Amino acid sequence: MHWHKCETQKNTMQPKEGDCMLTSTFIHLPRVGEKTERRWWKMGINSWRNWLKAYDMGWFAKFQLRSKWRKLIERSIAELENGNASFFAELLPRQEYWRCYREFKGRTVFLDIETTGRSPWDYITVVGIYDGHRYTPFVHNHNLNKCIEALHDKAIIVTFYGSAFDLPFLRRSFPNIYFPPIHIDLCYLLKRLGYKGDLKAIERQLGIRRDKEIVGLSVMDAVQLWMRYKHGNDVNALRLLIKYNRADVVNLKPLMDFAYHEMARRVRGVS
DNA sequence: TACGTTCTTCACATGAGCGG
DNA sequence: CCGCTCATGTGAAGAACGTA
Repeated sequence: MHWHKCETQKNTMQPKEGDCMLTSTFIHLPRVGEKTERRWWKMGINSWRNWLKAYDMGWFAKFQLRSKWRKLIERSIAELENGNASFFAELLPRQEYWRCYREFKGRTVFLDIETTGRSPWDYITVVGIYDGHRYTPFVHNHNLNKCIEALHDKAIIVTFYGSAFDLPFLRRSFPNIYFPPIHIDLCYLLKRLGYKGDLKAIERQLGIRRDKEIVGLSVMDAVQLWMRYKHGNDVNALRLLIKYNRADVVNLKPLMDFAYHEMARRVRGVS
């Protein structure tokens, strides 16, 4: 019962703030759900390697599934090392994809699109992609289809309401587009944390600021900007539209960071 | 071994809400 | 306003665990 103290410095047994959620995740094992996972955490089993140690000490001797679990945990360690996000995408329930965020942060993209509207005949005007360091706009009739390459080899894609809007729209425009295996839709993640409303409303609630130039810009204004560029050759309108899109995309990152920590806190229980 | 309990999983229906 | 998803709730089934 004291082996866990060798592994971690403190006697707090549950995964701590700052721990990586994915490597302390067990709900991707068969017949392991929220309850079982939490029970293991309480016993001090707060990482895959910890679990294997417990296994070697005969901790799970009475469980029929122990060898299946062991294989999957060893596999999890290997697949994470190989950066195989699909492995986790297949085994984790969708609403738990957020757990992968920290481990795959280096291969995460934030995405938001602008269109001429929401009807079937409307089309994409701008795809904005932010990789955590650099923002890149892809513009209709310029470099729009290059956005496909920007997604190549990424592990996680983060959007706001993208599962209902951005991704279906993109797939309609580019039937062969590749999407990273793990899609985190902040709209639903934040709603579980009690934050609902559109992106701008949530930004305000969390104190995320926008540039003066675009702070008053509404969605309809964004559609208008494209029209001013397309039919009036107004390059400044396009510039402003891109600036608007940039704000949308870049702000997804602090929101994701926030949601990750809040979800981690919640899932560990109030301790 | 036998039986009761706990937990996960699946299916289905309902309702909600945000995207331009 | 429409379309598209996801969350939530309920219930049932069954696997696995605990207990005696």
